[in-house]
Amino acid sequence: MLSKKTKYALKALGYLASKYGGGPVLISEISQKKKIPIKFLETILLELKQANILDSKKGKGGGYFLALPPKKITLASAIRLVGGPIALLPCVSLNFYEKCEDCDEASCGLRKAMEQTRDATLKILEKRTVAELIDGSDI
Amino acid sequence: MLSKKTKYALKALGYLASKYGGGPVLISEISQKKKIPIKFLETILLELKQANILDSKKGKGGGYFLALPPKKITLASAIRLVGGPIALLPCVSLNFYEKCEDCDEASCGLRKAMEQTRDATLKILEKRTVAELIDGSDI
DNA sequence: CAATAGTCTATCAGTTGAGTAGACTTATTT
DNA sequence: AAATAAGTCTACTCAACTGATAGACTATTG
Repeated sequence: MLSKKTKYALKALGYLASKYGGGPVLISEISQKKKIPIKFLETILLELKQANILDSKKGKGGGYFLALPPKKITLASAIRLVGGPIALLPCVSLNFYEKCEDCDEASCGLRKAMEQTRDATLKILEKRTVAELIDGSDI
Repeated sequence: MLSKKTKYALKALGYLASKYGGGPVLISEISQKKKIPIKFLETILLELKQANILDSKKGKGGGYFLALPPKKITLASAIRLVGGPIALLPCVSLNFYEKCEDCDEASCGLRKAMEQTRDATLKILEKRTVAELIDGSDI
């Protein structure tokens, strides 16, 4: 399961994607349109900015906007940034790997099944981008 | 990510699969061989028994054993039982569906992507069984 | 009956997730 | 330069969940 934070992040990215090229978008606007608690949204957007997915402008006429074209931001990268691992177990995670202390990784049957699952999931998430999160878009 | 509980459950099932047909297996044996805290394991095995995946025998010579042949127990069903949803969002979960109150499900781009991910994951998890969790088994 | 082994209830500490508050900084407009 | 709009940052709260433990109870076997 994705955390609510991750879900909110993806929704916000989808909204910003729909406004791409139109200048900065207010936090409050994203909050209202996507029904995300504004203070929570602040922290999420900030995190995405620090990861260079978003950029912002302060002061009057300011707001947030995508730092890259929507099609350049995959769902996999967005989820990893705010939500952590995509794999079902740390021992098969590509980006958040942790050694499994209670099994022999070479022979562990569970590991093999989880690796296959991870690959199938990634195949989808690395192909999809935030451009496809725009409501009503055809995938 | 799967919870530790789910991981333990799968490991225990794998071990029981490897002993299938050989009579009851002690909780303490599973605990030692799979390095699972015994009291925690107790609760997990009980839960699996109440779901009719396992059966048990009390008293001397007792223990736990699979109630079905290993190949009849899919990973998807085992995970659902102890770990809950497999889908990344409740609004695309087949078995733990919850309506998404902050989007229009018909047009939600996020939903479409998550549905595809779910299907890809399920395709693997519904094909794999606990028979393949036996260490060293070929998948 | 005694020993063995699963069953059940209750509890607990620690972590994480969701959300809030408020002060601070930067930029624009007038 | 002052006023204001808007993002940035730190810190905190509160509830829920996770992982784990203790101990009493029940059933079975010999």
